[in-house]
Amino acid sequence: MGRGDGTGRLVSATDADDSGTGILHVDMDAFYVAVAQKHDPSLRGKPVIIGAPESRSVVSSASYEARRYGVRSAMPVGQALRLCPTAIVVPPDFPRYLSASAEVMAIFRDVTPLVEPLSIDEAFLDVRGVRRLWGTPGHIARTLRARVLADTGLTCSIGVAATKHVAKMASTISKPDGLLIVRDVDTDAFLAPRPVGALWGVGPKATETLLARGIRTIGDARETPRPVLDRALGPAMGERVWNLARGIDPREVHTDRIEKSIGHEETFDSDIADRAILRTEVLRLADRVAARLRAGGWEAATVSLKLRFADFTTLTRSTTLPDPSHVGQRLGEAGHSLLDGIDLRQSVRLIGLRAERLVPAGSTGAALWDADEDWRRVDAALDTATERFGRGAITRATLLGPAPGGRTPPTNPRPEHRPPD
DNA sequence: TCTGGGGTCCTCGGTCAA
DNA sequence: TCTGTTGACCGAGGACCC
Repeated sequence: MGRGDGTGRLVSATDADDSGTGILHVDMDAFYVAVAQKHDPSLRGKPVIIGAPESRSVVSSASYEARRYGVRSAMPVGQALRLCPTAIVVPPDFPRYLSASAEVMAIFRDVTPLVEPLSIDEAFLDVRGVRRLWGTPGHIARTLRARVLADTGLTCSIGVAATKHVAKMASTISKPDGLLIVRDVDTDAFLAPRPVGALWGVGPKATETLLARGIRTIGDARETPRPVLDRALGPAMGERVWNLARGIDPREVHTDRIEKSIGHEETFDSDIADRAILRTEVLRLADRVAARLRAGGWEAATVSLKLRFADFTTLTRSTTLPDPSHVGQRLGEAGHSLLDGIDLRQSVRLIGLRAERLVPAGSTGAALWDADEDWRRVDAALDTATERFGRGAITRATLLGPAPGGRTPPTNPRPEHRPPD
């Protein structure tokens, strides 16, 4: 399967067997830091933290030199600097990350069209269909790593396995700058000794719940009866853990992910108690969200407002718009009415606005979608009629008019705004 | 120590209509 | 006419991911 290198990381030998595999998970190493170091080589080999230098910021990414001091992502920058006082704090530069990401994704798509970006710095690749062109999955992974380094100067880690979940776990374990191949037949042995929290979707809360029942490893989860998992985690999560612990993960690599919501949120430098200021912030956020909706060709049917108070309690309120919109003022008005309904007992540290239930702009969403649905019914009825009465005897027009037998034209049973599945 | 920002998915309770 | 059931939708909140 792989060998350790003394750092806890596991990598495959260059001639490792890759039978039964075909899914790659590619994860860039300390991506933001690596891009910053590429732009400013004087940062190389030093403890670097990506994060806003002002108060209330957290670490977005840390170099491996900084991680040796215990610095981790999502840690407050102040705390990170106490752990590693010599760390250099670099403000994030998202346009630069996006451009580097586009470069890397283009390399992936050169190898296979089946690329599913998971975030700005990682992607799944399905290479089962390109063996004749590029070789085995293991060979492709080695070539890809070399090419990403040569073309962009960035290193990445790759997991190769039969499923997305195992490939992702493998890339994590091989980090940094590693490659780990898990043959299909080795999946159980690979999973069993690992902590249950390493499973995709099992975070701190679920881990705590499972530990309380004596389930510490993935192997333990595999031996736990399904009803026990269901009761502990809920049926959806129970089923997922049950499957993933057995290496069952039928998810394909999807290239066509559709956005489901677009939002912005902002933490204030100091908490705000003034409702008028909050209303202004809502409008500002609404404008930003609306601009992104228009850029993406979407309208939102629902607007949701999020407030986080000084004591860190968070609440959300949402409302459905009379008609889907991508106009900042409309989203802002909805945000205002949501804000007006909230009792501001405490000052607010964060405010966010999110556009949800997106429909294609200009379609009025439901109208097009439901018309589609109706036409499908008409066509199905037409097929049946043609079968019974012969071609041309019944047309769309006769079906939609007062039909023979007194049938009424198809009606929309559920008028609502909903994008196609 | 003091907790960002952008997302997805799941659960649960309330409401409404068939 | 009343009551119970079921399914769909909506809104709120929480967990999780990077």
